[in-house]
Formats: sequence, structure tokens, C-alpha cells
Amino acid sequence: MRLVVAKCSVDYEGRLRAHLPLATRLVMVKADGSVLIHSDGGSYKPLNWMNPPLTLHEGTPDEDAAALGAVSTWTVASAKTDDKLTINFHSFEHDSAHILGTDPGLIKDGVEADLQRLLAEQIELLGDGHKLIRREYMTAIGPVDILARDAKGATVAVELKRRGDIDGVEQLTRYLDLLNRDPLLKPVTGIFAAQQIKPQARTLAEDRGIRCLTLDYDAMRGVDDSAGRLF
Amino acid sequence: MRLVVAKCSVDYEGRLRAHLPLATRLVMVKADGSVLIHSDGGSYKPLNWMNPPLTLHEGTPDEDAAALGAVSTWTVASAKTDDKLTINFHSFEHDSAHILGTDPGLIKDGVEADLQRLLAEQIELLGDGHKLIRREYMTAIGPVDILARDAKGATVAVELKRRGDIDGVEQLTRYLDLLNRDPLLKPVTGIFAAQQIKPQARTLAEDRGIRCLTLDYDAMRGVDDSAGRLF
DNA sequence: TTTTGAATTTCGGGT
DNA sequence: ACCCGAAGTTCAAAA
Repeated sequence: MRLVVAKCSVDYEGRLRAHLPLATRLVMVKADGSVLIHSDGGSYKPLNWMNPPLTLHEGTPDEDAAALGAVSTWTVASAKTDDKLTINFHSFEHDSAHILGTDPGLIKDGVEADLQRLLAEQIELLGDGHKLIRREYMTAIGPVDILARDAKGATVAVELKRRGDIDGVEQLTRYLDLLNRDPLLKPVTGIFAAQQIKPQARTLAEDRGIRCLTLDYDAMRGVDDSAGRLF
Repeated sequence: MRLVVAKCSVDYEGRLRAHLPLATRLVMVKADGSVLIHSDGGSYKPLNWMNPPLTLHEGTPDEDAAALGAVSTWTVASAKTDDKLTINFHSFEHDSAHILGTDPGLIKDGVEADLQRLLAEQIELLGDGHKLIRREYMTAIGPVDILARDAKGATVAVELKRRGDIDGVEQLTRYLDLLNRDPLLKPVTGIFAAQQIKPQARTLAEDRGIRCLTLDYDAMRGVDDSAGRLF
């Protein structure tokens, strides 16, 4: 990884055009060729970047750039698309290179897939006597997160979200419309389950006869006997 | 901006849990407090990060971390949420600080808004004799990108995308269903316009009687007399 | 301030 | 390889 802190201007041309006026920024060149240009604020997203595979050419500024005071120009071109990044350097404050090696990678825990696994294992959270039919029950319009059977034997479709929003209710509604056309499953009721359910979504769901279920991930994780195995 | 290259392990706990095993990485601390942890590959997205406002505490490792060889521990806590990042440093390879100043910011050109403006100005790209009714024509289910009238006086609804995908066709279909219920507008035909239209989207669109229009942004920009004013 | 939709989205899983 | 959907989405603009 090469780290360059320098006063520079940047132009990107590809899927869009973008221009960065002259200022001091960090230019990061990763081992795989990625180029990232960061300012000293904002978020984790760089101001500009290029993804590999690419070619990086360090050259002399063209006439216009030189007239404006550029002393070095990097031309970064994507090997696959016609994206191009041009960095005109005016002065360098820092330039260092480092060997980092490959990263073992991030281990995540607590995403929707985990919620789904936990809810399938603790299916009675839906209500006493509920039995799991299956996860990711395929339909023509996509997979229903969880299909279950309640104590009375009626089918229950569960839409699972980390954050329950209107579109999740719409999604479940479409599934319910479809599933209720199947005489073998009919009648199918719906449960909208999420860690957090927005008031609007709750109102819409209940208006459509869909039950809402707020999930406590930490509690569910506590019940799960495999909890903590990652750390 | 502070740049630290060090062998470290990282734990994040917040909206999810995540763990990074011991490896050499770049830890970037921006002037606004943001902390970014980058590996030497991947994309522009850091492995872990924390957004401001936050507090950064440099302390000594706890017993467990020290036993594993940690010599310094950073605790980064969000001031607003309960997100927390813990970095256990085992050895430092580089540590430098730099004054960058505020960034003048990025100037973009060529996003969907530009496309829409250009297409509205060059409405005859839809076909000879087309007239603009209005941009962002509001309906109960959202704004239609462009509403126009063709040479015969029939209404035309345009859905505009940078990259034309199935969901864009679905969106336009919903608009057309709605607009065709309005006796004042009926009959309304649809045009799906995008810089790139995926084959599946094109097939679906044409199957529904929606015309597809591929837009050449550079050509449209060339026609626009305000082109190039940004640079 | 909340909400809505785009993004040079990225990223991962499945087919 | 493409397709689909989640994301600690982030981000900006509009309501």
C-alpha cells in the first residue's frame, strides 16, 4: 500500500464526470491496484476512486496542467471499462509504501441471515404451537423468508427484515396474495417480523390483517446455543 | 489526518457484530474524527469504520488482549448511537499526521438529474413532433420522470434510468396502469429510456408494448449549449 | 427534520 | 457468468 499526501486536482470520466479542485488530499494505492482519494472529512467513501483491474501511469503534466502548476500527473485507466482518473499533483507532502499482506477478512454476525436462522430455530416466537414448514420457501415471485404452520394448522408466511419498512409490508402482501391462490396452502396469514418496525409500516400491516412481531436479536442470540462461537 | 499502519485486531459492535483477526492494516483518523480501517485490497469500502460524532480513547489493553500480545487499545465510541469499535494494536509500522484543510468538494456531472434535464431539453429524441408536458409529473404512486405528447397528441410517459433494469420497467408499468385510468390522459404509452438497457429489461418492456430508447449522454451533452461549463 | 430514491452503489449468495 | 437482494448501506435533494 502506497500512501501519498499531496496537493492535487482530480478528474474522473467514466460512468459520470467529476472534478475535484486543487486541494491537499490523501491518495491511497492498494496492492491490488485500487486507487482511493480521501479528503480529511466526510464519510468512509472516498471522493474519487478506481477499482481494479487498472493501469497506473506516472507521467509529466500536459501543457495546460503544467501552466497551472502541476509537477506530476497520474493517469489511472480501468482495464475493462473506459473509466479514467487523472490526478494532477502540485506538491507532495508525504509518500510512503507499506507491506500489509492479505487480510484474513471480516467475520459478521447479526445480519438478516442470522435473524432468519434464529427465528427458524425459535419458531414458537411466532406464537405457541407454531411449526416451521421451511425457510426460503420459493414462489414464482421470490422466496418467502419463513413459512410456518400455526397451532390450528393454518399456514403462516413470515417476512423478515432488520428494519421493518413499508416496502417490506408490500412485499409480504404480494406473497400473501399469491400463496392464497394455492388451495393447498390457503388460507395463509402473514407476520411481519423485524428488529425495528416503523410506525407507518406497522399501521399498514395491521390494516391489512398482517401481524407485526418485533424481534429482540440479543435475546434470540442468548437462547441460541451456538452464540458466541465466532469470538 | 492521522495515518497508522499497524498489526491489529478489530471488533465492532453496534447494528451488527463484526470481528477482524490480527493482521497488518491501515487505520485512518480524519480531522472530523472518522476512523477508517483499510486492508491492502478489496474496494473503496473500509473493513470497519466509525462515523462522527465520536470519542476516541487511546488506552492500555485489557487483560485478555494483553495476553494475546496487544500493546495499545483504541476504543472508538459513537456519541449518538451505541456503536463501538475496539482496535487492539500489536505493533506499529507507521504513524504520521498531516494537515489537509477543508476540501472544496466534488463537482458531479452526468447523473440521472442531468440526463433528465437534457432529455427534457431535447425532447424530440423521443420521436419527431414530441412536446414536453412536464418533468417529475406527480401521481399518487410517485413522480413520472417525464410526461410528453407525441406528434398525434397522445400522452407519453418516460421512465429514465442511467442503467435500465427490470425494476425500472416494472415502475413504468405501474405508472402506465395508473395514468391510463385518467380519461384526460388516456391513452398513455410508455418509453423506457436509459444509457444502457439490459436485454432482459428490453424484452420485458417490448413485451408490454413499452418502447425502449438508448440515450447517448455524450451526444446529448454535446448538443447542450451549457455543456462544459463546469470545467 | 423526515422521507424518498439514486449510487461510479458495494457485497454476497445462489443458480 | 448473470441475477437478485441486503447493506452498520451512504448520499443528496425534496417535502
